[in-house]
Amino acid sequence: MTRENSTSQLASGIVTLQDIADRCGISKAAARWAVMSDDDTHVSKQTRERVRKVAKELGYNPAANQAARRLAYRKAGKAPLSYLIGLIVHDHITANDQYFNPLLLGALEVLEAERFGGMVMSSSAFNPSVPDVHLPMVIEHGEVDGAIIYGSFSTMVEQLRSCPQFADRPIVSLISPLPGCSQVVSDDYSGGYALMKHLLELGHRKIGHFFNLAGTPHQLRGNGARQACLDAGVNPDDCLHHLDYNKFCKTIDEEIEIIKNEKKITAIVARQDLMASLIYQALQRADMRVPEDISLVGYDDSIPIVDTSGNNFLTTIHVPLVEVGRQAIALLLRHLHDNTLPIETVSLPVELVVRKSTCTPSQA
Amino acid sequence: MTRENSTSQLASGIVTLQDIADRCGISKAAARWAVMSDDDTHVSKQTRERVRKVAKELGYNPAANQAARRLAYRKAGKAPLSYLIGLIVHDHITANDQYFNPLLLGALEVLEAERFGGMVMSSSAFNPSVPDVHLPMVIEHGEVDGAIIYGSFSTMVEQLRSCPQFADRPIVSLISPLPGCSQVVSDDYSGGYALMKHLLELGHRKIGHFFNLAGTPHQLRGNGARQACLDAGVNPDDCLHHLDYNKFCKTIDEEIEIIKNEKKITAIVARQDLMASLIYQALQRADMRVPEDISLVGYDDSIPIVDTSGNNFLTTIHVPLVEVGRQAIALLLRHLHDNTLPIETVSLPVELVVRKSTCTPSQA
DNA sequence: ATAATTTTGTAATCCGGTTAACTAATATTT
DNA sequence: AAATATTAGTTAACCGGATTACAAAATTAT
Repeated sequence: MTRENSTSQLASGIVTLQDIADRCGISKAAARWAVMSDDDTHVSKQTRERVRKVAKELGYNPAANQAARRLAYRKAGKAPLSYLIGLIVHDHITANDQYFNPLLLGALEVLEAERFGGMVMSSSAFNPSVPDVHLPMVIEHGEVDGAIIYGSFSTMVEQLRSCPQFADRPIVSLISPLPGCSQVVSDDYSGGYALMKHLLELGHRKIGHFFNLAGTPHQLRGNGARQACLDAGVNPDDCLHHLDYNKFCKTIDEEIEIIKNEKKITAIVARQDLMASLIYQALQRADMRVPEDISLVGYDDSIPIVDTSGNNFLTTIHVPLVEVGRQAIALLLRHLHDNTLPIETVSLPVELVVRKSTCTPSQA
Repeated sequence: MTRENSTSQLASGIVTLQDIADRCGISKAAARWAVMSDDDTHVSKQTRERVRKVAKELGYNPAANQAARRLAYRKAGKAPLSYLIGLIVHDHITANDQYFNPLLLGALEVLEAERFGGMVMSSSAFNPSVPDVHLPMVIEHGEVDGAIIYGSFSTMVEQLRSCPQFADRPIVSLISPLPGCSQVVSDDYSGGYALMKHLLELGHRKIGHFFNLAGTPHQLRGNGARQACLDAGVNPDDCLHHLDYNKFCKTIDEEIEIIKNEKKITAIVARQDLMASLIYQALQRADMRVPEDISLVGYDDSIPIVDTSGNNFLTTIHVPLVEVGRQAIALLLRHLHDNTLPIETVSLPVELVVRKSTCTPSQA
């Protein structure tokens, strides 16, 4: 009942459609229809079931022969899913960034849940200063189904689009928006709003902040903060004091000294928790207690800052980074499953986490 | 002078050997010999050069057609390089680990320099608690040329070895050794030695440390430290005091209180800079000045700890993490270029970085 | 000058999956 | 009952590169 050439099993260790066909006494094409397609009219129900059973027994894995599959698809001008996703990250960011790991973690989690193959990170995108930035081969040759970009330049998008093999594949940018891409961001406006609302409700009216720095996220936060002032009937220009301390570890103590002497500012809003940590240390050095002498608010909830009792005590805005990573992959997969899906922005809600670094201002 | 079917150029956007052959008026096989092999006798010098010129003009990229290549190679039981490397990382570690990013950075740097395609990270290795740990498809199916493992279990190696398609590929483990793999580590013994030598030379004779924790690196550091004592004529058992504080943010202040009251220990050696940072904060809370009241030493030089003047002031052992990442890829590539290369351990030298957190003990 | 050998190249087949084209039944329609 | 449509398959021809077997031309040997 079987064909004559039943060899391949040992040759490469890979089970092929021909192996299945041989075992079932049918043709390769029939075997394929039975195993690979659900709604085709090319094979009977009994045969389908029989063949699938054999396929399972033999351990046939359709993805195992990507090579043959890709080659065959080429004729039709199509490309099968590779189950690989490109991950493009700027090296500045990888070097010392608290966001990267949680983002990665979330992304990998969903990738795993969806039984996707993996993520290709490449070094090639890591030197945007070099004029001849070459993309990783796998990406350039379209051997990834799409890409996630974190913290890279917009030129990277153009470059991706200029690869004939990749051009029309979906791209999702994380945290910072990129032109012409779907994106997953956190709701910075609401973050700024919530944070300021909290401080205003506590009674603070002179608040030092680091919002007005370059970059969209901070502008959004600033806008949110101003709106919170307006909604509370407070003039934002009177209330918000931009602290122009810019370079870490250089004049922060002087900045704090001024605040201490002027006795006007009763709360400080840091740009990130990491910055809050540095500010906290400077405040300690200046003998200013948090929150008794001054309130301190972070942003991102990325690192713990412990107080005397060993507890994480920083009031901050929690940015759901792991969730951003998750949603980014989810969004990319949605694009893969439906290539008519338009560019989309997913903005994830942030959460005010009130801990012990904020209280009502001491001087009335 | 050309053949009849010169179609493919537009069909897929990929330049094939046939395209080149057509343009040169020769056969596909001749084109391949001309372009792909150097020492073969199947083609004349003139033809070779002519064909290569055309290939370059047309932009033929032999790696572009991985699919066809892999498929063809299968007949010979061989596999061409995919120019992809698997990166297997344990999720515990990715979640909050200062080592991961620099390691990644170094690895990607060399990958880029060697014009390798990229690195496949996958989620699949991220749940070792799950009994049915499945490896990423790309790795399982041998579509990576080798793998780098960081912080994973030894069962992962067994699992990799049990994939017929991957079994004999090289694996390099980072930082922590793994059985049967080449590895790139930092010289923990020397690190422990150098650090202790420094403290002993300053005059410290009662030193609190966190060495005796589980795991080879710390044992090595402890051994180095003990040897430094012996070489200085000091009894290590008298000198080294194991601090059994174990859980962060719970009893660290108590531990410090004891040290403060007993007035015996004059220096503390932390397990990592991160821990040193927590200890430093606890010391500040306990009104103990560093280094006047007590010296503090970190390990790994991974995070800055700033003093009142804003400078990174922690004396520590610099672990060349970026270099570990670089060397790991370099070692893996060596294995790929020479598959007779035996398993190898590369131990990178560490460096004592003396900053301001150590000085001679105050009480004589 | 002829045979033997090397150089230079062609033709054909395979890798494994996909798919169009075709055949032989069986089922349905008129 | 005959014509038509559907079902259940089979064959064969790709995809592009690797490789072996073979052929023609050029070189060398005898």
